[in-house]
Amino acid sequence: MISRKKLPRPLSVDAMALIARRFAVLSEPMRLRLLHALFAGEKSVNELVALTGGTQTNVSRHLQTLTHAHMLTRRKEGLQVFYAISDPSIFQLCELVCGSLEKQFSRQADVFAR
Amino acid sequence: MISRKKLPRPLSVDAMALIARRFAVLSEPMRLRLLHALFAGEKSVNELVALTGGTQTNVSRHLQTLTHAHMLTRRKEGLQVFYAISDPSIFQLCELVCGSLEKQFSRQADVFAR
DNA sequence: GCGTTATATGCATGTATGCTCATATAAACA
DNA sequence: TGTTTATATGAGCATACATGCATATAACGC
Repeated sequence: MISRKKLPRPLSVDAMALIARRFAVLSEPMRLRLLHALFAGEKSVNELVALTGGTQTNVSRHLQTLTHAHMLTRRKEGLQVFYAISDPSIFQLCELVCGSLEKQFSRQADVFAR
Repeated sequence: MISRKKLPRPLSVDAMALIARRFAVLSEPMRLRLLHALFAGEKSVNELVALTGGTQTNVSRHLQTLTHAHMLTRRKEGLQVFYAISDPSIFQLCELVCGSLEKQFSRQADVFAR
């Protein structure tokens, strides 16, 4: 009797906890900066430290978090370790959020423009 | 092999902090349960309390968070307050994450199936 | 072996945030 | 007015987590 039109899928409480966990991984500015730096292709830890301005310790920790979440791949070559984006849906996620935020701000701008 | 439809936009550090903030709002299981309950249409706080099994205090707090993030609208009618999803991009966000998680799990299942 | 470089990690600390209890507000009604 | 119902909020507590320092590991050159 529940009438849903084009419904998303039925989601269990457990499934939603997993989804929440994935969003949490994306909810730290430094991790987003790292992903953004990796948009152009794989980079070593040192390169990422330079690009993001973070400390080596912190960058390394966040890279670990992203890798455990299966968003990055890790490739060791000599002394260096290269990370790359492994889940292309991340691009779409960020695009969606960016678009949504832009709409929100343009609406707010409209209010001021009246 | 790489099919990139669109280049990601250039993102400032500030913009990424905003995006991170939005992901953070979506990173709590109870908030996702509330959004999920609202997929079918607007509901009062009491209905949401019943549907999610949370306490009234907690549900109210999370509804406030979602509303401040411009994801929900709030409509007061008599004693009741009705909330509804105001940003349809939330559906797509959850679909994307679900799809990505499904892929990840099916890959892991393949490993066990060998 | 030794030293150097690149990356990872144990520990400590501060901060953010989710949760609950109790209470406050607000609207309807007698 | 006072009472009941629906929702919001202040205070306190607990936990999660981001960060930095120091140190550990690992691979390379000598």
